[in-house]
Amino acid sequence: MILEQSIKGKSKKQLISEAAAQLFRDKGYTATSMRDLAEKVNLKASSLYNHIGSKEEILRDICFANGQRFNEGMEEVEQLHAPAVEKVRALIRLHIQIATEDVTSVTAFNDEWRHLSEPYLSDFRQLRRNYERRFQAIIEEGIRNGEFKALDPFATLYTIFSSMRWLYDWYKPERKVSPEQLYEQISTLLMSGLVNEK
Amino acid sequence: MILEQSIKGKSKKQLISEAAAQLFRDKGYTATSMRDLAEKVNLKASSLYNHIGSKEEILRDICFANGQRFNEGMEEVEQLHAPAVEKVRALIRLHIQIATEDVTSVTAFNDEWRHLSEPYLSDFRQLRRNYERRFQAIIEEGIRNGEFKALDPFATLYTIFSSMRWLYDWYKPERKVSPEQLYEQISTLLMSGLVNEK
DNA sequence: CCTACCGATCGGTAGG
DNA sequence: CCTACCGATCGGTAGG
Repeated sequence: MILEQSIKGKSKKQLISEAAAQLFRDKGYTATSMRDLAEKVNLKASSLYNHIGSKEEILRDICFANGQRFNEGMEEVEQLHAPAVEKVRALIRLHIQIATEDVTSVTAFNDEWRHLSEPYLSDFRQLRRNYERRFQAIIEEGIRNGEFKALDPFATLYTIFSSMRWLYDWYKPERKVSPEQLYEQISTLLMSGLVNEK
Repeated sequence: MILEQSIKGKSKKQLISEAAAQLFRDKGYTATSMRDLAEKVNLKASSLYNHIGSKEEILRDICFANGQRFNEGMEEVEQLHAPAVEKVRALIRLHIQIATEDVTSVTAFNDEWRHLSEPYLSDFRQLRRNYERRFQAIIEEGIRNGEFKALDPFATLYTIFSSMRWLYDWYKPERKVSPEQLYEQISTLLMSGLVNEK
């Protein structure tokens, strides 16, 4: 069985989770039925439960797995011995990398986490708040030492954060745009602004 | 009856629509039941149908009303005899104004339009594409005449667009932040960038 | 992995 | 505006 998995590369559970992420992205978590999902993996709805515990468990796995990806990226960035501007650039790169690497999963994570029930909802919110605080601390560091303009750190955090959300709706692997090209465009806009200096 | 409405200021239909927008924002369109909505306006579910045609009709009204607000704003901006940079600033102000004026309605519009059925879904997409194209044309104008950096117009459009989406999640009238303060922060970041020029 | 089926809930209608 | 109710569909279980 382990052999079989390692040949195919993916367990049935993983296949179900990936199909679910696609449906969650297309129709939303609530509008996705277990029968939709079953059909997508050529199973009857009841058979899904041999591989997963519940519909919400799938969502939970997606949300926390992506939360962890962001937090691991943050960890690395924090350890950089570099100016705040380089750290923020690295975080922009991180967001784009995650978005383009596994866009369906990250979209479900981003848009559907509110359908988590307690206590997972609170756990998730805490995870997210933690990430945001660390991001904001880097922005504040840059403002303090004069690298950044003296903008409101919270508004700046959220504007940067949000500014890449369109990738979740728009990006498909078929679009032959490299993460690096996107990074170039987005980081220039956010760091230097749209307007040409005279 | 007309008198009664003009004293209260709002028709029952409007009250239902506003309650629905709040629920759509909190739980999403699909997860909002007509029984939830009925309870919120102190009615039985069946009685809602004396004021509205269907659940989707409510969503439809919200989506197209907000679409119109954006398009009317765009109309005004296009008629400005001003450099592209002023037009983009005016559009940023427009997005912030709409977001803070009626945040529940605009959030439902933004997040739930995909639950529209045909032919409304196609109509909506066209309305939106039209708005985006006009926004992009202004960006291209600014690039052409050297006001803006030579970034990719599409990526620029979407990054600016997206960058204000956090207001839909975060903003509440109770937060005593003025649209003008938000405009100051966001437009500075997008137009001039986060980094301090030396 | 399937068939058969559960109680709950959905959007909406009939009729008064 | 309500009570009563419709068929459809939901997430999930039993049992093999």
